[in-house]
Amino acid sequence: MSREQADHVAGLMKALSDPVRLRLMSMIAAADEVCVCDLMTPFDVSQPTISHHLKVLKSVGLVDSERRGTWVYYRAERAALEAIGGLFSRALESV
Amino acid sequence: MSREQADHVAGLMKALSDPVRLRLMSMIAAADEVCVCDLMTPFDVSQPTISHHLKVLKSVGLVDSERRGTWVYYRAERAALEAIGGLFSRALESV
DNA sequence: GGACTGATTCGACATCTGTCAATATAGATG
DNA sequence: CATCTATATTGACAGATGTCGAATCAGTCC
Repeated sequence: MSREQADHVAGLMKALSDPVRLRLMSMIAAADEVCVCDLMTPFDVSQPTISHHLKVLKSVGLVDSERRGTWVYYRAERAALEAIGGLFSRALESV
Repeated sequence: MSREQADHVAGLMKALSDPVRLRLMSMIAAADEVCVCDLMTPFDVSQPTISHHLKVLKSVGLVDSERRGTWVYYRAERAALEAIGGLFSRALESV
């Protein structure tokens, strides 16, 4: 694994290294799309904190968002998730 | 994904969220076992730092170590790596 | 336009993290 | 036992991170 690739993958891992973000990612990946309003109730943290975590996930390309009227909907970037999966299925050996 | 599971998986992600640790993990996973002495040369960080990172990987069960004489050898815990791979191949949906 | 709701951004703060130099430990070898 | 090499531990410190309250932005509806 090259230095550059390590930097990139480590960034993805870091984005998923927080329990709240991991559960957010899980919830988003489990559905086609999720409204932010539905992502707040299951957590004990404030609404700005959720927003912050979503921004982190988006900044590394794990999710994307779209505003429709008053609400904002988040979708999972399947390709990114599957890329990670493939990496670990090959046990991090190659690439 | 349950709260407890999120905590556990997030711990694994955090262990892999540093570029140095990720490359260490990659090097260890690519071989049967690796001597610590061979894990230091490719990096620009000090020996105690490598030791620290190896300890982190070990603390979450991603690697195991064994001392033989003067040298210490690290091995990858394949099961842990494959568990992560499976998680992402299912796109974090279930479990 | 004004009020209201949903979501993001800002500023601050306590905690965590990666790093190093210095020190300590484990084993081998003279 | 003294010394040397290979790892690990300790202590310290700058920088990053998660969190919140307050303020701000975006849209809707009257």
